[in-house]
Amino acid sequence: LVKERVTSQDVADVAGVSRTTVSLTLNEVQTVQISQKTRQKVIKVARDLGYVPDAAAQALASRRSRIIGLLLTRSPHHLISDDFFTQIIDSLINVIHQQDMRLMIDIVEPDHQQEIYINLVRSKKIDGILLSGPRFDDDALMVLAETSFPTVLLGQLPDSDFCSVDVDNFSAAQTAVEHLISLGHTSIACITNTSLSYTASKERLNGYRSALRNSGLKFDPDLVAYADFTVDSGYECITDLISRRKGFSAVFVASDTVAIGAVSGLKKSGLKVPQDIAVVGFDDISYSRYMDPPLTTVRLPASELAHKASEMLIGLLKEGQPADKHLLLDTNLIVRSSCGASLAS
Amino acid sequence: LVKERVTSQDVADVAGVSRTTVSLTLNEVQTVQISQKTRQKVIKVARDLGYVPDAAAQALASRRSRIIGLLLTRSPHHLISDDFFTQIIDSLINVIHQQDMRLMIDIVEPDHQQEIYINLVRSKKIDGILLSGPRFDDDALMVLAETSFPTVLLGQLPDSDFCSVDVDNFSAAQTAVEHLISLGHTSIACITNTSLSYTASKERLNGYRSALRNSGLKFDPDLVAYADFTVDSGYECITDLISRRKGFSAVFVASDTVAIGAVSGLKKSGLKVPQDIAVVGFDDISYSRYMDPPLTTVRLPASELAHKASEMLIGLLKEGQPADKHLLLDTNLIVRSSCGASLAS
DNA sequence: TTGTAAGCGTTATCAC
DNA sequence: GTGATAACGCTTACAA
Repeated sequence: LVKERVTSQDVADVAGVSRTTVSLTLNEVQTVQISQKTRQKVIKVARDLGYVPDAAAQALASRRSRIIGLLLTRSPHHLISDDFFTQIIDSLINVIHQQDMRLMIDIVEPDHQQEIYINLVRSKKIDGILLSGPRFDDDALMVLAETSFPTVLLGQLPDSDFCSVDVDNFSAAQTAVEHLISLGHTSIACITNTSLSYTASKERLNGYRSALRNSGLKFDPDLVAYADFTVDSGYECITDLISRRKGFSAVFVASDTVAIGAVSGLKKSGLKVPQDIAVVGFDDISYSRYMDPPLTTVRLPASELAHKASEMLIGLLKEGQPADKHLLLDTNLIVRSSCGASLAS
Repeated sequence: LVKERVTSQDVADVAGVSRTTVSLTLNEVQTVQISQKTRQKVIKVARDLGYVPDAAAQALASRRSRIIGLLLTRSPHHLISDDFFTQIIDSLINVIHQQDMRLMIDIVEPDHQQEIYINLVRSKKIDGILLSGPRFDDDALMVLAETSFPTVLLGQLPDSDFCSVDVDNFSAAQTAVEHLISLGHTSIACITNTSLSYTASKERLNGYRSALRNSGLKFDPDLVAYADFTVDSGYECITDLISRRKGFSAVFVASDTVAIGAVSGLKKSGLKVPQDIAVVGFDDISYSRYMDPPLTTVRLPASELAHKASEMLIGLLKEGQPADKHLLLDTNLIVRSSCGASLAS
C-alpha cells in the first residue's frame, strides 16, 4: 500500500510520456487536448501503479490546498454541542468530497482568535473558511473581512460583507412566541440559548421581544435568563426564573438542549408541562420528539444549512462570486404537546 | 493580513542571515546551536514581518503535513452522533494544537473505505490516523494494518496490531446488567447501540450475556433488539420487544441516545419506568440525568479517551512507539432512578 | 555557529 | 498534442 512512493515521474516513464502530460491528463485540464490514446494510457498506468499525487507538492505548485477549514466558536467551557453539529459535519463532508477536497476543523478560542485566522490564512493551509456561530465580539473576524479571504458564515454578522447562510432567527423566534401568545399566554419567560455575543442568540431574543411588543405585552427583563448551550444551564436558568416569583405561564427556550434541562427543572419544582407551564424550544434536535412531553419547537434545517454554505464557499473558490451572497433558509414550527391546549379552552 | 506573502527569504534578508538560519531558529532545531543574538533577531523580524511558513512547502520538504486525520465510521444513514462526539473533537483538538498540528475529519464510507485510507496515506495529506468506531467488516483496515502507518483506534479491533484506546465495554455492560440482576430482575431485555459489526456493540452484548450466564439466567435471542445509534431506532426496538410479549421487567440499552427513544416507547405503551420496566443505559450523555426518570447508565470518559488516543498517536509519530500500545480506561455505573428499587422490597 | 546547495513532487509557461 | 524547464517555499545534509 505504501511501500514505495510512486511519483508522476514514474507514471510518465512507464507510460512513455512526460510529467507534463501526466499532470495535464489526470487533472483533466480543459484548455489542452490530449489524444484519446495517450490519455487512456496514462490513466491506466496511473491506476496500475496506484499513483496518488503528493498533496503537499500539489498544494505548493498549484497554490491550493484543497482543504476547507471549518471554524467552530467555543463557548466558555466547551464546544457548542447539539446533535446536529454532527449533521453539519456530515453534510459538509459530502459536498466537499465531491470536489475532491477535505475538511479541517479548528476551534476559535475567544482569547487568541486573531492568531488562528492569520495562521490559517497565511500558511495557506486552507483554501476557504466556513465559520460557524459568528459572534459580535470577534475582533479578528473584522480583520479577516478585510483580507477578502474566501469565507462563508454559518450564521450572520450584520454590517459585515461576509457571505452567509442562515435561518431567520428573528422571525422564527417571533413565530414560536406568537404561538404561545395565541394559546392565551400573557406572561412568557425566555431562556436564551447562549450569550448574546452570538448573533443567533441575540436575534432569537429580539424575536421574542418583538412578538411580545406586537401583542401589546410588556417586556420584563426579569423574565429572561441566559443559558450557555448546555442542558445544565437550562436547569439552572429555569430554577432561577422560578425563584424570581414572577408567575409566568409559559417559557420560550431558544435551544432544545437547554429546554431539556429547563423541563427537568420545572418538573423538579413540581410544575407540570404543559398544564402549569407551556414550553417551546428551538432547533428540533432528534431528542425533542421523544421528550416527555414531546417538545414543540422550531425546526432548523441543519443539513441544508451546511449543504448550502459549503456550496456557496465552493462557488466562491471557483467562480470568485457565489450566486447569492446571503441565503436565508426556512424554519418551521413543529407543534407537539409541550404547549398544551389554549388556556381559554 | 495577507497582502504580500512573506517568505523565509524575506525574513532572512531583513535579519541579515540565510534562510537556513531562519529555518533552524524558528523550528528550534536542537542539534544545532544558534547564538542568542541571531536567534532573537530572527524571531523578532519574523514576528514583525508577520511571517507564517507556507504549510505546503513545509510539508513537501519535511515530509510531514502536521495534520492528524480523524476517521469516522458512518452508520447506514448518518454519522454516529451523541453529544460526546463533540467532546471527543474538542479534546482532540486541544492536544493536537499543542503540537502545532491540525485536525482533519473524514468519513469512512462502508462501500469505498479502501479508497479513502489509501488516498489519505499515499497523498501524505496526514501524518497519522485516529480511527473512531472500528468495525469487524472493515477490510481496508486490514490493508492499513500492514502498512505500519501511524494509527490509533478509538475503540478496539481484536487480533489486530493497532494501537488502541478504549473502555472495557464487555465488563462495563456486564456490571450494568448485574445491577439489574441485583435488583431482582430475572427477565432482562437488551437493545444494542448498533449493528454488531461495530466491535464496541458486540462487546456490550457479550457483557450482557455474560452477566446473565453468571447468574444462571438463560439468554433469549427474542429479548434482544438491534438499534442503529438513533433515538428513533430505540423507540422502534422497544416497541418491537414489547410486541413479542416475552414479559421482561428490565431492559439494558447499550446507548443513552437509544435509551431515550426506548423510554419514550415504554411510556407510549403505558409502561412506567421504573415501576413496570427498569432501564439502564450506556454512555452517560449530558441529557441522561435530566431525563424523566433520570437514567441509570455507564459513564464513558469521552474526553479522556480522546485525550489519551491523541497523545498515543503523537507518541507514535515522535518516538515511533507509544508507552503502551493498548489502553483501557475505567467506566463507572451511575445509579439514578430509572431502575427503581429492588423488586424484593 | 552559519551559509551553500540540493532536493521535495507537483503545476504552469512556453516552445516545438 | 506533447515536452522541456522553471517556479513553488521550505528543510536539511554538507561545507565552511
